[in-house]
Amino acid sequence: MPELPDVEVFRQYMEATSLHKKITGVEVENERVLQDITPSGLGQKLKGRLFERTRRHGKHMFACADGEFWVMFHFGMTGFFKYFKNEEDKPPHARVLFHFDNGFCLAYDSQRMLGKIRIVEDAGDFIRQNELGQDALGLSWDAFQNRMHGRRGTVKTALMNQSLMAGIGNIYSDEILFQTGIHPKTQMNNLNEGLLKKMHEHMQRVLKTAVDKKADPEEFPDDFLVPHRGSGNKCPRCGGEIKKVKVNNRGTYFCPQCQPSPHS
DNA sequence: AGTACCACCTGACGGC
DNA sequence: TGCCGTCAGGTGGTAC
Repeated sequence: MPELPDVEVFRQYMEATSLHKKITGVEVENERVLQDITPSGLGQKLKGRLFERTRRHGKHMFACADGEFWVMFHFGMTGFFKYFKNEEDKPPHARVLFHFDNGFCLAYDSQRMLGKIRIVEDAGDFIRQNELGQDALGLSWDAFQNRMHGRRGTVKTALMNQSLMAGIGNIYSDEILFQTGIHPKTQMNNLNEGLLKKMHEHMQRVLKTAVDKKADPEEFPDDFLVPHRGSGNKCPRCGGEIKKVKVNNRGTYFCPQCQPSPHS
């Protein structure tokens, strides 16, 4: 689930539920999701502290504990948060639980455990060390053009490259290409500046819309691909059939009529 | 600089 | 019913 819009919604959710409450303990149900820290180490670091603010960069989010250090959350393909009180509301694959003094608890759920939690001293250092590009949401045209210009390879690969800009994944790259009317296998060096500019505009609109709609596809505008993303489904623009191809080994959906092949 | 493929994991689904 | 391959919105490493 988690690309930039989803992670932004998780961040807002954590802000709304889990700030300024004393952490009474941390329960680790599977330490595979912890990076560079043990379950007891995480508990010792956080016990008695408060999460006081959050930030997000691309698909990563950070929660600051007492202004001292940050907890980094990455959600992999299946991660999310759930704030709850009663045991029956605990999500099915809760891996780490942050207990608060009001009796509530924030669960980090990760079915496939491809996500990670770690302690970092400084979020900015983490972003630099991991060579993440600027956040895609609100990225200026100049910065976008600067990073994309002169690339080879396919457009979709470039959009998903986290070192060029951070936050776009498999689903939203398909949406941006659909909105722009570009075939996902188009080579970067076949894009003129006008198309690149259009792609940037659609990217901003898609991301902003998705965040506004809480990343819920059911709330997306009628002409978005995401709710119709599946082979055999109908294109929301032309009614044609949505096709599936592989780009860099990732399932990629597009409309052959609205996104004509670069070779024809 | 790019791409292909594997690995890390669990679980849902369709075919036989 | 059970087994098996395939696929799923993540990233990282390696070989070409």
